[in-house]
Amino acid sequence: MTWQFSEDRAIYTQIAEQVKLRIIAGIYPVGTRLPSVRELAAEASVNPNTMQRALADLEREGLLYSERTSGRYVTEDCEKIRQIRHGLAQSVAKEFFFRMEQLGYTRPQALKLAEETEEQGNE
Amino acid sequence: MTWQFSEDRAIYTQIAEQVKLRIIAGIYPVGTRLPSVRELAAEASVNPNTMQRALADLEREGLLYSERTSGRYVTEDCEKIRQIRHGLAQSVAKEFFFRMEQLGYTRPQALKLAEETEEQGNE
DNA sequence: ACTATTGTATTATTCATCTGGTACAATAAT
DNA sequence: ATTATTGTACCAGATGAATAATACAATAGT
Repeated sequence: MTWQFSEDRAIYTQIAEQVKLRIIAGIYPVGTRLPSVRELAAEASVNPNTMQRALADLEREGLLYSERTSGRYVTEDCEKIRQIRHGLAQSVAKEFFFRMEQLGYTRPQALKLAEETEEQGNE
Repeated sequence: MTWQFSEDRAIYTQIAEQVKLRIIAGIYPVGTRLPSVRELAAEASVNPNTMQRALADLEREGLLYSERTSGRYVTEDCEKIRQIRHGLAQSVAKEFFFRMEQLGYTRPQALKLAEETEEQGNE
């Protein structure tokens, strides 16, 4: 499992984002145990405190829960995961239109450009 | 002219981004003079140094140039502005697909959801 | 009972960002 | 010539992010 960070945002927010995506994508399946904070931190070449902070955020959101000494687990609430997935997709779509409109594209123009982009660059 | 910043990224990067958008949108038209660093800083409730840093970035990118004492101007290179606009639009479209694929949507599914989102929420 | 592993808390340090204040050089306006 | 405004540079301080190094409580495994 690879971890990549950009430098323009706090790392712990990027970690939280990526872990959330892995849960949604099923890479960390429902109900399963995550690697320990220390393992994940080593994997991401990050301080355990930073990893801890990111995971605590997801816990607050209800996507994770931790059992004191056995480890940290993905929620078993499939419906919650579905909702978050759908909510994120909506946000992504809305942000797409918002940004395109900022650039002076109408919504139909934005869609047209997206379709063209879809056909071409698949790298 | 209003300025809004989120707290998850450095302010000067957000300023650079917003000024770039204003140039592309024609709010700061080609060749015109910008308000002074101090004016813009006051307008955005930001330290002049922060504004200066953001504008210096755009200068490095060739979107602005400054005449020592008369002020700072938008480039007259319309073609450059067009290119940047188009490049940004491409980036936005690619990022849209990238994020949707991370959420487990295929490209056609992503487009479908975008079309639905387009019809509905226009707030 | 003992040990190792778990999440968690604490403290100190480094670093970039941002602010605030000041200063300087160049020149347009007077 | 003088003045005001321009971009620009510099420095000190405050804040938050991230690292580093520990330490502790709880419990599963032995």
